[in-house]
Amino acid sequence: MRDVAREAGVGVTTVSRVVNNAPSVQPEYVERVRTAISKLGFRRNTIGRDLRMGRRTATIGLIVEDLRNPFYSLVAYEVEQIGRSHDTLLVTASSDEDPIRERELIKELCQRDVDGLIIVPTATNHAFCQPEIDKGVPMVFLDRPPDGVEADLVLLDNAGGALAGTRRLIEKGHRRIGVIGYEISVFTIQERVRGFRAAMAEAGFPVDERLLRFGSLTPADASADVAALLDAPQPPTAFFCCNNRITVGVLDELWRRRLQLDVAGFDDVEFADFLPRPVTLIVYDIGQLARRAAELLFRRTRDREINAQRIMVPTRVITRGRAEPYPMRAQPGNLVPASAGNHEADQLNRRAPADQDLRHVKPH
Amino acid sequence: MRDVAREAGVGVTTVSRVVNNAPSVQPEYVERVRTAISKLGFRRNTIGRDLRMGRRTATIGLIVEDLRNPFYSLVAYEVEQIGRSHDTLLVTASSDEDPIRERELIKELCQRDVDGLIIVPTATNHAFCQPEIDKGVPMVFLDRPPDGVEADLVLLDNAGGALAGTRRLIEKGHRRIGVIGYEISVFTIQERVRGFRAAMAEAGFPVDERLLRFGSLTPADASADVAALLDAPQPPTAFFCCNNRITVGVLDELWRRRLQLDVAGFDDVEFADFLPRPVTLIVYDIGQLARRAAELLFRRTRDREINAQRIMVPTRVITRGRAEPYPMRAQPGNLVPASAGNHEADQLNRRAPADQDLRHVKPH
DNA sequence: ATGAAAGCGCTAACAT
DNA sequence: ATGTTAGCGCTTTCAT
Repeated sequence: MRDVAREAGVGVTTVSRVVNNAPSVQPEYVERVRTAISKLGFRRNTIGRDLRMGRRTATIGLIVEDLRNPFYSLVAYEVEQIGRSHDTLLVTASSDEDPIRERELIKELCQRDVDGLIIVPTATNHAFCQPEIDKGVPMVFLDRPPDGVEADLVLLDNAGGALAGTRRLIEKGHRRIGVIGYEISVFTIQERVRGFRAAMAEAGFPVDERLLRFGSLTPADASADVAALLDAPQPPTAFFCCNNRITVGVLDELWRRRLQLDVAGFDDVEFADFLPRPVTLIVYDIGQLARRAAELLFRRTRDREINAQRIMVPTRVITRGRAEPYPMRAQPGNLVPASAGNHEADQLNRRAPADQDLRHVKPH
Repeated sequence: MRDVAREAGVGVTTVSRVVNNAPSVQPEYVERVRTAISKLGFRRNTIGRDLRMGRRTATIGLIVEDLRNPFYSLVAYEVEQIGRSHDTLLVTASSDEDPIRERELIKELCQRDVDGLIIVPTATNHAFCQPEIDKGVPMVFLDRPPDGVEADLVLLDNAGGALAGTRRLIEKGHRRIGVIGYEISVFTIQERVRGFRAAMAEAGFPVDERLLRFGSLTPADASADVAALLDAPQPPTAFFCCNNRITVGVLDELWRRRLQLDVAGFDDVEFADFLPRPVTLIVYDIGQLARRAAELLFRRTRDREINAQRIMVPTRVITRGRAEPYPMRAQPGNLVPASAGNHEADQLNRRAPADQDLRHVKPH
């Protein structure tokens, strides 16, 4: 900057003013400084600026479990978009579900004076965040409530969604419904099970506790749970799945057994339109979830005194999946003519499969 | 820091030394400083540090088209992992395929003195990057070559993969193969088509140019292309799809027409194990692609003098998809007993469907 | 309207 | 081994 000042024959203050488009600088000087800047290839150094200006690094941090999870990458995308309109860059970091790493990341980002933090909490206690919040780093928690800290929070309506999804199964005549449920210690799963129970209670059906299975993490685990329930006496006639991986595993086991039971599952399943039969899904707008969180964060950036907010994002129940099976494979050149298929189903499936959900899967 | 020094009754240098775990400080002083630090809740400010230390913000930037695309979110994840082992955070930004935004992002990140940049280029000319590179900001380009700049580059073996995939179709007896191809101006697509042509030439088959269709961006577009080719005289007996969205659209149109043609497609299709018939896919290790890029970047961080590298990541041809159709939906409670199905196919499908590809789709 | 000088929080010579 | 001091690049009083 001194170099530019010397080159332009002015003081550094004037250079600074030009760089920041200050109102009152002689047009002639502006010109001279501009030339010097481009001649020397000068760019205002953000670090020096940040240091001098105190808080305001024009950066926010996002801590998720695993950025590869489409749920979180969509969140990251949306947060970055909102950030863009505030001239703010986004640091993304995956905690890998490791509370220690999560804590280190939060500390590291606070140390770097980020303007704010959006956190999908993994740790069970976040009291260590309180001093940072008090020191003025806004934090918004997403999807799961933190423990031991007073901060903004944006959640999905897990219980409401599960309630509505279970109602669908009940309307179809089911009253013995299996629940396959991932890790019951996870907040979202607890809420979803709560919603399931509410629907059953509402219908006046007892919940057979033997039909609830937890602890399955992978689709393969879920398949095994389904197998166990079906092989026991008085098997369920439908399944409620607590998340999309579970849904996948459940559908797979049913396919293997050629069983045509009804299934409802929380979360969208990306390829649901390719599923060989209809499935009830409890879906929601992840973008909205992320946007609410980011907006809350930036609002707090401006006004630190507002009370901690708690926002709930609604869910929706939909049905997806093919209505009809697909023919077997044939030899090359063996053209099978368009059959007199179910044209109504064709119409239903006319829109490009998974068009909505693959809209982000742009090629590269 | 001065406060800490005063509190501990030492000089600021000593505090700095303690904070940085310098070897030679009296244990007693270390203790005193530590106490003062925790009493005052002091955290070393990274901005001041960065400013003093000159280049080295312990941050790298990643610019992609769209972070929602699983391809890019996987890249981001891997880059962050490598960064972690270098104590470096990651700023992710989506260019949204807008060259102007891409340019702004690159400038902004350079201005912030990032230690390096990994870029999936969207713009057609990157000459504007050269000054920054010369000023010492390492850049690695990913997946597509930049124009007008000498920099490190990591690419997929697009042509080789397309060659191998097309060979599979040829081995199955096809010689009239339709090519559905996205935007032909995109580098990767050109390479893939080049591979396709190489395979045809190798087999001594002519390429009927009427069977090549470009310009389709969505699955729905691809479906329309397939329809047009099939409705024309001398339709193709198989399809080569230039990317996964195209593959989805092609399969969908074939399903609609009950046509059992062979299909080969570039890129993995996440839900391929649920596809109702086998499909040939040209797949690759995105993680490897990202890791090579990140490693190259950090290597250059250390030694700026090495020549620009060009790395090619290999592809693999696989077959995925169900071997058998799924039964129709039934009424609730209407339990269909396990039929005498194709047990061999069952075995093939025994592993949880899409287990490999959904491994990142962890619930939340 | 412009420039000189102070100082943001930190580290690194240098002196002790 | 420890403290004093200068200065990283910038913005901002405060004179002029």
